[in-house]
Amino acid sequence: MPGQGRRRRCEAADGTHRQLGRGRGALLEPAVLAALADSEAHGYDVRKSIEDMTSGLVSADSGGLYRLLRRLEDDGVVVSTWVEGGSGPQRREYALTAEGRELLAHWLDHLRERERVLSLLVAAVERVVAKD
Amino acid sequence: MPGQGRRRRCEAADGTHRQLGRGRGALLEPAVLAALADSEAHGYDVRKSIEDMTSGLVSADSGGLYRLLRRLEDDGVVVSTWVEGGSGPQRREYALTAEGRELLAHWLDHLRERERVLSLLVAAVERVVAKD
DNA sequence: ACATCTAGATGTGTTATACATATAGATGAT
DNA sequence: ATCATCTATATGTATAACACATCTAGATGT
Repeated sequence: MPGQGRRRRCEAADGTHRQLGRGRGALLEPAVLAALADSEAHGYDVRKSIEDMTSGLVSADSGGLYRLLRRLEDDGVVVSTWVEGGSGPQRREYALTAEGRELLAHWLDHLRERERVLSLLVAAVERVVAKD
Repeated sequence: MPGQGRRRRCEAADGTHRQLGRGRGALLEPAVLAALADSEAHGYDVRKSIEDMTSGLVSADSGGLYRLLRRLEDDGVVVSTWVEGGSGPQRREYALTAEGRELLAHWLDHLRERERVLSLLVAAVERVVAKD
């Protein structure tokens, strides 16, 4: 498991896929991993990729995005290097590690399950809302 | 808006449907509202309804469930009465108010949007995971 | 000169769970 | 009888994912 004794955010305390609450409702982490799996990028590009991949429905908060990138790096899930030269503010290039690709596969399982739950919930809500 | 100056959990600070993070990732509240829109029920039954409507994928934590029911009552979204007689521990019956039905309609909008986002995210993750 | 975008960053607050633990009334198994 | 399990409600505490605010600094466009 990436990082020191920390379980994946898509897992419960006992290491299983379980409830879909705190941490398990996360969107930002899988979105970041997906953006970087495509190609290495700097932070601001990751933010734009996320906007693209969700057709503009999600606009990641840069505060949280950079914090997450730092944490993922601490956990060995991504690596980064400062880019030399170039104009404008200094930029940092991020890339997934092998562990990061592995983690993304786990997220896929989790996201599919949440998709199912959400579908079931939407259908249930539609049923009772239509009754009025 | 139900309750004193508190926006709905499916809305951002500016009253719009916006990001899908904290509070906006909620599943328990719409599930509870859907369960009670069907018929009034006591707490433990609501918990079972939620398990049924998500085909066993979600098992609501009773600690959080009862806390949420209390908060929804404080906000005028549900009402409750203790049931007289009956065997076993004392039970409390919950029912939606008109405001609760209204809130549920709002949740439907929000859940549909999250469903779209999740579908897009799953598709994006599938695309990059398949590239390996 | 100012607004806006790019690029990265820290501080703080809120909320939805998760996890633990508790009391109490029943039923079922041994 | 005793214990496990279910029913029914509840409080305490911890964690994590954002939201929101604010900041520095280098560019571009008006």
